[in-house]
Amino acid sequence: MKRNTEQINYRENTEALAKFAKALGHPTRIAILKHLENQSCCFTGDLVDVFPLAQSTISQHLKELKKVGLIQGELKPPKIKYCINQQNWNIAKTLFQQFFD
Amino acid sequence: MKRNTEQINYRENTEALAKFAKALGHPTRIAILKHLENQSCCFTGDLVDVFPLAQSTISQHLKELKKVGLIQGELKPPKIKYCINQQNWNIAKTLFQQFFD
DNA sequence: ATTTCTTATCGCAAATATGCGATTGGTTTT
DNA sequence: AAAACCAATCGCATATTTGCGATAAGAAAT
Repeated sequence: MKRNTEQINYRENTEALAKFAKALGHPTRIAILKHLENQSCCFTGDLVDVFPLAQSTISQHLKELKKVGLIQGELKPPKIKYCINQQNWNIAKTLFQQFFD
Repeated sequence: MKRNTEQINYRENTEALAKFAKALGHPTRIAILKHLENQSCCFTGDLVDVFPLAQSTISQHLKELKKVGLIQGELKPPKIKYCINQQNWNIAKTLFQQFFD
């Protein structure tokens, strides 16, 4: 139950870092991102072959990653090509670096 | 519902990174850690004054951070002094660095 | 011994997250 | 136009997270 936390004004960076961390807080999503780092890009279908998870589940995780901006989908009919969003990736990278100083 | 995910054997580093990320995935916990970085150490009571959250809630968050090893509690009767666990902190730092290469 | 102080834990309620099958929506091919 | 393909979304079940007040547990001070 989020009562008080919602009203707290954390520093902007704190919120942003937590948001990225939350998105990274699941092994499947880490694995997906690692896969994207190697392949530079890939399609949802590829991932369904790599992980023993339902297509809808993979799609869910991709949605989470897209929500925080770590990846982006490019329409490449009839497929969708997912890539790392370098700009936000670098923002996340910097936030983590600063955090661990 | 975790059905298949539990059976997947991700690489060890993937699991570890996700575990740390999950623990960092809440602004209050980020803020607590930032506080510990500045103070080097502090007591639960101090945090209750810093954040407008119930004592039990702070204690919960500290428990999470302790669970993944990012902090440790030292009995300093009648208080408990919390510090960053440098060893695990460095492990986490390295994992994130490698991840973002 | 009793009171006080500090922190952890319990029990509850509500919100989120996770996973799946089934369905839908949009293309492309036939 | 119909069939096939790909990916997102819906609806559901279950698990986990978040937060609080109340209580318990431990030590210190009176």
